[in-house]
Amino acid sequence: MAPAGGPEGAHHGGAAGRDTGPDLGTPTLVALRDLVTTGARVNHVVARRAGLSESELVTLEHLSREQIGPAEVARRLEVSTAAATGIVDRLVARGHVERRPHAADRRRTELVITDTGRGEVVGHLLPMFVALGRLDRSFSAEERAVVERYLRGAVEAFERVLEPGQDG
Amino acid sequence: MAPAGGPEGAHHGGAAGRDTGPDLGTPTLVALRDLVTTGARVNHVVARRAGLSESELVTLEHLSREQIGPAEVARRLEVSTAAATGIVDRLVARGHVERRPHAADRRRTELVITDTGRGEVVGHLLPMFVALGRLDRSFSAEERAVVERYLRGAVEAFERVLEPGQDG
DNA sequence: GGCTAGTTGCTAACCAAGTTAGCGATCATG
DNA sequence: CATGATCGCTAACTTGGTTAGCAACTAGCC
Repeated sequence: MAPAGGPEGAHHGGAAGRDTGPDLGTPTLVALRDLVTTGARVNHVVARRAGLSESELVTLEHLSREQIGPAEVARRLEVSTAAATGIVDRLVARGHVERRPHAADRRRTELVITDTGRGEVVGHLLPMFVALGRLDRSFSAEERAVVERYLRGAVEAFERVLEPGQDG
Repeated sequence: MAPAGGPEGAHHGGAAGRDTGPDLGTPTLVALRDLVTTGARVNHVVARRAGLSESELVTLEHLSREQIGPAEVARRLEVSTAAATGIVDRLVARGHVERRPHAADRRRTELVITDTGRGEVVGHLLPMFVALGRLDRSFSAEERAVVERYLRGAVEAFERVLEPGQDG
């Protein structure tokens, strides 16, 4: 695209400004950052559009793929179990989720996403899903292998920060 | 630590379960989703570790790259200007940002990130930056071109959802 | 069997961070 | 120099998180 002069409004070239160490100004890394930023914004916007909090939306996304209970919700969203209770309460109140007693373990509550809950997630995101599917298919198997390797590496890089004992 | 069973993640094959339309189970798309999810978690965790809200952290990230004021912060974070005022208040209180009158436009306030503010961002994320830089360099120019094309396409797909008038 | 430790999901009390509404100061335009 | 838009703020309120603590339950150990 444009090797010299980015699309940004303000001045700040790739290698200009402060030196934070490694070069984060390569086109791929910039695209990576844009992706994560845009992904976060999608969550934010879709949640508001659906009349849900971000936590509720993300919970619905998890429930649309897996069977998890409130405690696992708390772990995935990295919130307290008390907060998870509130999230589930609100989802139940809106009819997006149902609570059911767990058959084998009577401490647990099973959470079942309803059709309206699933519709809320899929409905708003469908145009994105379609575009992503089309994008993915437009790449060859070899190209996808390269992309996957990059993405997996990036996830691993992200996880560097998540590991405990990182603070010191 | 957990004698009563680990994570409850249930089975779910790539193409199993409901049919939401396009096939989102390809390795690349799964990796893409993991990336966005992990990216969001990084924000969440780093913010908490730094004693900041997510909004404050994201604001610092923006300020570490560009000169923007409270109104622009509100736009980028998609929050009200009143919320942006609060965000800046808190950042100023912690010494991460300074308010300065704008020279040319006396309605505006310039926000200047301090060294401690910059350190808060960079410090926690440095291991990630290093890993990302190393990852990026481990790919050839041709490979990076492929990856960039994929990432840009994905951002575009995300934006399908952000465009206004998407609701009805 | 019975004890003990760990997990699950909830309530209660509190607090952080967002919202809408509205205002004064300032800038840009015709 | 009036009109309208923008910027940044305050005030009052609501939402959604936190910590603390509890009863029910399961699993491991003697």
